[in-house]
Amino acid sequence: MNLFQDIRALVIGALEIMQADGVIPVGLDFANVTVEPPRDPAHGDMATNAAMVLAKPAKMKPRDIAEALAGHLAADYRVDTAEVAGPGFLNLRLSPALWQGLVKSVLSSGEGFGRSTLGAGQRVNVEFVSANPTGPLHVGHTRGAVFGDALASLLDHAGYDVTREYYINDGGAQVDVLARSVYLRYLEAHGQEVAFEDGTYPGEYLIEVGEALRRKVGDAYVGKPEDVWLEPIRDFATDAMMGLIRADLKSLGVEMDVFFSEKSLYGTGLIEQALDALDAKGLLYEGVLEPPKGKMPDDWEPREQTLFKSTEHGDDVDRPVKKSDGGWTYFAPDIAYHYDKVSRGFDALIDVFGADHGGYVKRMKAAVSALSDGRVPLDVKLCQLVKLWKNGEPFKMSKRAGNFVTLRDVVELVGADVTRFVMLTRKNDAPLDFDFDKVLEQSRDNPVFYVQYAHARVCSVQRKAQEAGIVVDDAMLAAADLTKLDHEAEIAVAKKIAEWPRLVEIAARTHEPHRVAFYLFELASDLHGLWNKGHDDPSLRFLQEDDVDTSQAKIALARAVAVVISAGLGILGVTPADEMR
RNA sequence: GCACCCGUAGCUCAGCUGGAUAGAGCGCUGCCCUCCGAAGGCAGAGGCCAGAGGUUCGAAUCCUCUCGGGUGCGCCA
Repeated sequence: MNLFQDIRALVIGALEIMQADGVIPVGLDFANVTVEPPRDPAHGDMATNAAMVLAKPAKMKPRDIAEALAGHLAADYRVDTAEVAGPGFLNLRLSPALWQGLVKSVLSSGEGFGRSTLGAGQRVNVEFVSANPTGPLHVGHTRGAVFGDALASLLDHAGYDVTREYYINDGGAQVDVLARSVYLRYLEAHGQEVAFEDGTYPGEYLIEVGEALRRKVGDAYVGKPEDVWLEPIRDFATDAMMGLIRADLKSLGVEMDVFFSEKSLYGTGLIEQALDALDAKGLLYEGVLEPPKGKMPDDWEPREQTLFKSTEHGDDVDRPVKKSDGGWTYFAPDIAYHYDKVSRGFDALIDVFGADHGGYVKRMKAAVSALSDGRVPLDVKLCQLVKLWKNGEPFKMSKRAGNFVTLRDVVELVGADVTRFVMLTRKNDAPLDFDFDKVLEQSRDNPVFYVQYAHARVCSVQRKAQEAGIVVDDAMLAAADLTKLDHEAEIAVAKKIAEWPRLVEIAARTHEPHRVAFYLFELASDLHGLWNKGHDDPSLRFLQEDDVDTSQAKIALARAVAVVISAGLGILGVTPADEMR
């Protein structure tokens, strides 16, 4: 149920009648006709731009169209008044019964209210985190994890068939470094003194991996050359790191559907297949790249390489897929991986990267465009840095990993719910300040608390109502006499609730889950506002003594707010609180 | 040098496929509350939406250029 869609359908229907009657010409395109909430509530409940959009193609004055349209709309039972305003807006005031009915429908459909069929079951792959399997997840990954997971839930809510996916970079040189680092810890576990030189990972999290390896293989690798142990230790260490990462994700409540291994692309012909596909389109050639302008690398020399003609798909320069020694560049398996995703039949792909990977966006889009013949869109969402603060100063140290703050550190300090919500209080492409003190503060300044508190307040009202012997289950509330919800302040809250389905669609279309967090804050604000009005005007309190019917109607409204908050928090992956303690 | 992201109130940030007089929180000013409907409430001041052009009935939003900040730029993933 989306009231804005309903009313838009009403507007389009009226326009069609006007065409049939010869009031406006036939053949007009109604695609740009919108029905949206006006910025200023004084303008009514909904406004349509129909007259302005159609004036030019219809060769008519906006006001003439608007007035004719107003006549049709005002005749509908849902519309109280339709007024022409400004340059040709048509402002609609809707009947209280409509808003009251909305509350009822929220209570009958529960958290299904706001679900959308926008996605029409299209299959979307959301790839996120995809951290190298060389250590625990850090704060930067945390933001990507929360963002990707919330985006996935949001798309699911909007009617898409979503797959959450993690690409394990277990095929490159960095897992060799991991293996060497673990080997050092392994030697240490045998009592040897070791030195961690540049290019190895000194983090203490590898100590237990070294120990585990010793328990597994004893001294089999001690004093042996690298070609004996590199591969088995690499596998052992990668498994251990992925175990760590899975546990990190679990502590945040993130559950992947697919873990895709880069290594699985090697030696299976998959990379070759993907590149053959490009070759078949004439997009591969042997060539020499120009050196980058402005900043010349010290050791630059022209080399012939196999290049992907990504410029034909919007990139700035063509990109190498083979190194001068004949091996694949990192880009080649990435191409193969995305080719695999396309082959698996997804209708759309989303990659969530850190902002430092911004330079790879164009080439990845070019690859997907080329491999899918432009059929499958790839959207790349970049997550900006997170700055941590504690006691008024930057927070950098971690006892666990030494040089970076881990996901676990954050979750242990403030909890998964707070972590998730706060990570979504900023647009993904804006830097985020995460202040450990502020996010735990119980005040209006803290959106996490404020939204949770609104939900808890509703629960508290329900508890008090029950103590007073009033039945407050959703079925009873939906059947209550909602015409008693007639105060302007109450209707205003219902109107805010009505925006929820529309917001879900906008957020899903733009791939911006932060919009959900901001909406929830506004909705919570409205509920708190209504609550505060009850302070001065007892007739606005949710519990009306000795008046069960009115109490039920008012609690129905409160409960509808709680349902939407709960649904919204569900998308963000945050558990709603029943009480604040 | 090039590409991408960002520039909105003193501060931190929202702003819907382009819509009417650009919003919120903090801070500031004034009033109320301090009767457990607690973890405050109400009201007010505060803006050339970085700047200049362009498209449009209509631009913070789209296009071009300039300025300022961030990120990245063959054989590392």
